[in-house]
Amino acid sequence: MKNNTNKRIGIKDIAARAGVSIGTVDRVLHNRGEVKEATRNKVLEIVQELDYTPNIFAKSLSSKHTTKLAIVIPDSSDNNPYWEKPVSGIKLAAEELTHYNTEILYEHFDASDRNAFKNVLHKVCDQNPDGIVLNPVFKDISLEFIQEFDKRAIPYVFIDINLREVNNLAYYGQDAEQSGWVAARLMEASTPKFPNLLIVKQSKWKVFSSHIERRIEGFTRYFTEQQKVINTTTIEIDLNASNEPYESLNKVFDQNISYHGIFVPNSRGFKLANFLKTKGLNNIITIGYDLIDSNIDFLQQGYLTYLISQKPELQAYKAIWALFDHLVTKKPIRKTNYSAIDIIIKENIKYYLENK
Amino acid sequence: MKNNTNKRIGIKDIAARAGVSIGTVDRVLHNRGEVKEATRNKVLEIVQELDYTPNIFAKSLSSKHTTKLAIVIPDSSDNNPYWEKPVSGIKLAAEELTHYNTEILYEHFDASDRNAFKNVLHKVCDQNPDGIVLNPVFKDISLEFIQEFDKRAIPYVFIDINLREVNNLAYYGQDAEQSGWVAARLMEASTPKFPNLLIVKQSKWKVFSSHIERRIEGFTRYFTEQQKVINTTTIEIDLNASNEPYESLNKVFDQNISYHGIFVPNSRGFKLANFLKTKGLNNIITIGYDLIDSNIDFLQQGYLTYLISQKPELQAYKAIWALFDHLVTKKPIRKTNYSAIDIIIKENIKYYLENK
DNA sequence: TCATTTATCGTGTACGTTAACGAAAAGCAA
DNA sequence: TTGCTTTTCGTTAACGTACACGATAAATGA
Repeated sequence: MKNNTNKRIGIKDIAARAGVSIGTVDRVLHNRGEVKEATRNKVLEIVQELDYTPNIFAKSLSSKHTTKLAIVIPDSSDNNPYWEKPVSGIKLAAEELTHYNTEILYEHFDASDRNAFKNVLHKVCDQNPDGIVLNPVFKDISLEFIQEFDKRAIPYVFIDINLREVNNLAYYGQDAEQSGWVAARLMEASTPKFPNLLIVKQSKWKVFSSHIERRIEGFTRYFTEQQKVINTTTIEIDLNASNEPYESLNKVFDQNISYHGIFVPNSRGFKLANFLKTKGLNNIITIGYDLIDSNIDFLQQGYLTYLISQKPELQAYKAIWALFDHLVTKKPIRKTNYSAIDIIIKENIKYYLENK
Repeated sequence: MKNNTNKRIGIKDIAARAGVSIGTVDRVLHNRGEVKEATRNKVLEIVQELDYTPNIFAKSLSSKHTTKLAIVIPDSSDNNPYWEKPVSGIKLAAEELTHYNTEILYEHFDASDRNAFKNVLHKVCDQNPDGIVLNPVFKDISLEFIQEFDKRAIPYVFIDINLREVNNLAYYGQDAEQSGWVAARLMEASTPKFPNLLIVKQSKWKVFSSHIERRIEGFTRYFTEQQKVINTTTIEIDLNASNEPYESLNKVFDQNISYHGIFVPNSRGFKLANFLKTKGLNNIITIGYDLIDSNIDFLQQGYLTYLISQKPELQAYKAIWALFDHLVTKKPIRKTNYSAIDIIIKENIKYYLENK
């Protein structure tokens, strides 16, 4: 933004316009008090009017304060490698931000362990960061700490899971229901009329799988709203167990129903695909989630037909930058940020991998 | 880079160590001459030893040199509004970069006029920019000017069209052939076996439509490589004419062939969709390119089934930042940057529009 | 009333770099 | 030697912001 002339405006322009010194403008901009309400308002008015944005080069040069941003997300495992992705986004952001006196504290925890989550949050609190990126898997514990964040006025950004009715700076993640809807749309286009469909759910993963339930809701809602008749079977399998879920799947496939399509509303589609491969079933339309390595592998082999991706590395990356923009450059941040629902097939996956 | 202590070293540290003033160090670092050979060597030696890297904040703050970046792309028209998109990316980048002494010269030309292209490039040369973003529609003319750029050591970045075997800093754009391949893949999934397919080409647009030809190549290559039998008709229509291409299309549709799918390998899918709408044909799978407003409109109405997008606003945005990073912050730049091939349907378009 | 506190504001220096300006040193001719 | 030019170098004022410090004015207390 420029004003009428071609010169960028700085605090000294504001000072001149407001008839005060740059010291006063600085106090107003940083809420450091010691300014009369009237002058404060006048300065703020002119800041608005001239659409002032600070020069972060000068700021970074001058300031000796390094802003600390904390990231709290689950660690990745062989059974759920999803969280590897955000880490690469974090690394990229961290690299870009070292220039700007910003330090990133990356903390992770076992996603099935409530205590681990609590401990990590305690640790983060002790480090007193300037901002927090959080994947709030356990709602009750999260809310507890959020109270503390609010008290200390530490901004926090959610990724992947959104909590309503709290004062988070932003949310970066998917619109779960709509992504299920998209999956159904693709399923319909690739299967015959009156198809037999199978939905493979994860059992024992109840606490934080609300967004997975919503994917399934979106999936089934599509067919009912479009008044398309389908035959759906839903099975629950412990996909996080380290042994392969062959027995459970065998039971389903032994019942002499030939499925036209299978929907796996979580990132463990590769487990199903592996089963299909051993069975030699490569003519079933399968839809899974997330570009993790094993999924990509089976997509390229043809045992997964579609993957729906939400660019998790971008989510973490954007979340960090949101905090930075809020804290340093004072840019306004949009609260709800749904990621694009990417449709990945064998033919376009290459480009998604290349764009980091 | 830090030295053994924890403090960043600057030119004043070098000056102290070399027993000279910072002015001298500066002259050495910038090859501004007026320094005795002996002292020059001593300074360079210490620069090496202390592993000095300049503070780009201070540099940018202090320097009164504004880097000029030129953008040369076709102008958009009602018949080809594609190039509106990059402009919004340019505007965003321009806004973000005004902070950093960077000025953006936006030059556009009539994409059907060789002379216009030449004139614009001449103009750009005269302005002697520090970097150039170019859509090299006319290969021969482009190569001519590229020689000049190379001679002047001006870095240039291509968008949307890539030229091989030249020394460009980077390329941001699609892999045209692969995007046609993706289109074919979608077409196959949504149409019956042995489908009747129609390809709607743009006539009289030959010189710079190599990437459109490559889309078609990719499209047809898919079916041959998969050994799928299709029946393809290709028609050429002047989609850039301001009158609607009804006559030509009528001729094709009067021949009593019922088409299952139509592929429009350019951004003018909306013209076809409009025809289908007046004819009341909404059961044909249609695949077009680019998220321009009229295409979005017909996608939502159901007369376009799939759109393939390449996020052109991101291309221009990234191209500009590549130049900035190269020139100012000295970051290494990756040369070839294919954009993701986005598959857009009615159900997920919302999220693409929201992400700028 | 005057002294003292308190609220409010301006000044000055620093951050690391650029570049103009002028000073000192060296070279050169007489 | 003197006077002059040329080479070589140091000093200093910016760039836009942060923040300590000191200054001023207003409010309070006696």
